[in-house]
Amino acid sequence: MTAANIAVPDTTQELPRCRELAPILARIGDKWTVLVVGALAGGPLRYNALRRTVEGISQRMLTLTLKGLVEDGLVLRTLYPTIPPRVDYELTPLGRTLIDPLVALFEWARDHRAEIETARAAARTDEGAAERAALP
Amino acid sequence: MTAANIAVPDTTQELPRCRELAPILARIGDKWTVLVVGALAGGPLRYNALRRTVEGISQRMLTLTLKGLVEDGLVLRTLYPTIPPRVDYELTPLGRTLIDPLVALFEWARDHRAEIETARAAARTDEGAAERAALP
DNA sequence: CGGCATCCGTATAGATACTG
DNA sequence: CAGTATCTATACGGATGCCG
Repeated sequence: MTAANIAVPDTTQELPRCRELAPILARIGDKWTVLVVGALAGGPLRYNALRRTVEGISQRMLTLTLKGLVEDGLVLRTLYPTIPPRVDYELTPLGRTLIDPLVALFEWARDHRAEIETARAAARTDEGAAERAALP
Repeated sequence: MTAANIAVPDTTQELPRCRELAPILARIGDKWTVLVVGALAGGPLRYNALRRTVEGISQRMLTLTLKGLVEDGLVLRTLYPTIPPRVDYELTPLGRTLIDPLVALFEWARDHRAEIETARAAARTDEGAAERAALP
């Protein structure tokens, strides 16, 4: 319990300040953004290649997600005016800096997925699984 | 440029696989969850203390966010049946493991906020800021 | 091939009022 | 103090169809 206080030094004061960071966290925390950036982590991909890689994303969401990422300077869009047209998407240097934190988050999710799903299931069957009543 | 490819080893194959992790990422990527976990990183807080710390969150969203976190075993809810009632929220050991990745993401957002906002502004004034047309 | 536009159902989020 | 309940507005997200 005390360890928690020690383990988090000035984070306590910094994390709550991230209200101004909320828009940015909202984007990268977006359901699809993570997957798209992950797909692009390996290198440039074309539009339909992305659709196949992310698999499950609708055309609309892929387009919107990419547009947002391009606007934010995280993804570079390259148009080859050939016939048929070809569009490559790749991470910009800025976009690549996002890979590491994202991987950390990804690994966290992977490492603790079982625990979370166990807790989630327990919460549904037994009301008050992660709750506690302090008796006087 | 080549360094980027080297820096991302098998991530290329793992990140796209996180479709099954999407629900978990969706929770922690949630607009309020990050802020609530951040607020709790410093130690236990009561309901209204959380409301003040997160500031901007509605009562409804705080309640829903906390309920979700409790269900997922990331937050422990302790009820003191006093009058007036008192409820403490604190991170569980599992919840505390989330702090580090979250801080990494927070620091990324903080370090690159300016670049993103610059790119975002540039994209609005100049159409095609982060785009490129490959001429044949 | 790589989109954008449209429609439409649903999920989400805020404000408000009320309760134990 | 710590919620719950209800209503409403809007944003999100999918399916479809058309265009360069």
